[in-house]
Amino acid sequence: MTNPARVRVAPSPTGDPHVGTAYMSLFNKALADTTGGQFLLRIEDTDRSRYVADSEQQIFDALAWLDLTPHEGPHVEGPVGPYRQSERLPKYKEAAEQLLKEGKAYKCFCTSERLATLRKIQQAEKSKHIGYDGLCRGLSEDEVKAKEAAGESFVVRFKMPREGDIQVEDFFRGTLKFTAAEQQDAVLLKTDGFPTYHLAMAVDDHAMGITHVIRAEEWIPSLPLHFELYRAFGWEAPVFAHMPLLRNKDKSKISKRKNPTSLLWYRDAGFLPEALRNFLSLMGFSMADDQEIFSYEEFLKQFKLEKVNIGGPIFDLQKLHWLNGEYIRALEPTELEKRLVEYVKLLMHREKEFADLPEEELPTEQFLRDFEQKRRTRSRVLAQLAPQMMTAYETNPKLMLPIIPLIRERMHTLGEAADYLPMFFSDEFSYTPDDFVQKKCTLEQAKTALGAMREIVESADFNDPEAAHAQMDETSRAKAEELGMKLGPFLGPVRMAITGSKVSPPLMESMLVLGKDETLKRLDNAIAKLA
RNA sequence: GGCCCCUUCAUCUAAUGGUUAGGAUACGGCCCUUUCAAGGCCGCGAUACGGGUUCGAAUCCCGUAGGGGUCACCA
Repeated sequence: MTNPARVRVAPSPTGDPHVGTAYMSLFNKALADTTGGQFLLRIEDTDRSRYVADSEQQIFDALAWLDLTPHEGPHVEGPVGPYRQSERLPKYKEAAEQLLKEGKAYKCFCTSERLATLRKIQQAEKSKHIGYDGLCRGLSEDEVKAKEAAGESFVVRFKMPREGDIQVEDFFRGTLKFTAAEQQDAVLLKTDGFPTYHLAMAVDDHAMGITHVIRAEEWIPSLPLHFELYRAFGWEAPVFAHMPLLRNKDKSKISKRKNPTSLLWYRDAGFLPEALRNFLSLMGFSMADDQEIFSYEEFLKQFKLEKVNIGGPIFDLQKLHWLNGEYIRALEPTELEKRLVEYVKLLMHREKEFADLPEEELPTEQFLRDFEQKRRTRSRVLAQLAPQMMTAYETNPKLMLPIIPLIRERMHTLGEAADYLPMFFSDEFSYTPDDFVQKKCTLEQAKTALGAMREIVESADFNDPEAAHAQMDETSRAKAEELGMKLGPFLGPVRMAITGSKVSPPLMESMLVLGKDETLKRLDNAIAKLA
């Protein structure tokens, strides 16, 4: 049996909650949950210039939305807090002083101007080693004192070993070998007294009892630094497991311009959290029996860190789209009703956010481009419909449920409800007579069909929906045949009259949901329009 | 460019040295059908390349190529 793992995710509150944070959270939490350990959230807010005020709350909400709530964190009381680095400053200062005292770090008075110039020269010379040249590493005690006395500001840099190799184990890759001489003396403490990520991470992971650092591959280059930092403090290093990076379609690291990265985007587009979570677990992991749709609990039954596939997976929105549709269809109608109502409320009063994107800002990838355009239109439709829909729903709570079975197998995202929902709440259609002329249906035939359908509806008993459906279906077929038409073309104008569109949920069912009066009204409206 | 990582269908992936290289998405076709879907069936489609090791390699080793990450007082 494995020992309980204490793991963490450590995002910085610099913007929208990132899909990569969710991805890392999922695998970290899975390790904690399969070993009886804990998954912590630590906020890495040591960069004051990039700090975004409500970002932290967003991160927490997004994780909760995905049901990946941490066991400990700023919002969940835990034994090793605070879980916000800005509240742990003395610990970092103390750690830096310890290294300073032991001669494992040094004060560096180089200005950012000198550093910039240095970098420029190195680049111009095509120098192999680009980075800090270690100038202040050789400063004598007196020189340091003099500079301090003169009020020169300084950073604290770590003395990296300069000879030999630095070998570090990666859980997936085995031993990773780095040349010490190529490493640089990283900054541990900035001029403003805040630690850099490197120092804070080591201090906190140690203090918080972190056993496994499961993080993205992009951290591998700083692995030797982190390892040496642990060594300098005399602490046992955690297990490092570098997960692959989520990728854009062109295989580059997932980025805003090429792929939605904000978890808020997925929520706003109407993806279900459990579907997104499921999809994310498919990135680098697969179930033994080829199962692709599974709950978190099922995932845990098979989860093993060593089963993770390390090749960088491309985030395929199209597959998520399919998976989300599967989840929507698997929902109980009452549950889907609930989600839909919540979703519509979420969009309410937000029309302005969903204005069309100018051509040049649209993503270039075809599927995403189309989806994003439609998504904005749909969001606007629902946002506008929301007030009257909610009023109608609150007046008559039984309104929504019968609609669900008609629309759910046509949806892949909650947002796609916008394509089918409006007709149930409004009969103000913008059709023209031309819209009634369709394939294999002339204007005259359309008029006749509408009139015929009016009679059919009139004589149906809507109080017995099943019988009414059967009867309307039967008589429609008979009437169509009598008119020498196929059923499809015969129903075309009727569909336009009832739904205002050539594409809609099944007609008879829709009419039954609308009720006899409304159905007749709509038929009359259409007949009047064509007169 | 230096360093490091990665490499099975277009995409996500399976295959503990022996499989007709399997599944899913997407795509194409057929069926179902009241439009659109959903669903069912069928099809298309991969071990990057070159050397080894081995009776036998997608699998182990070496090289090449390609892709990616990273080179901040950001994380």
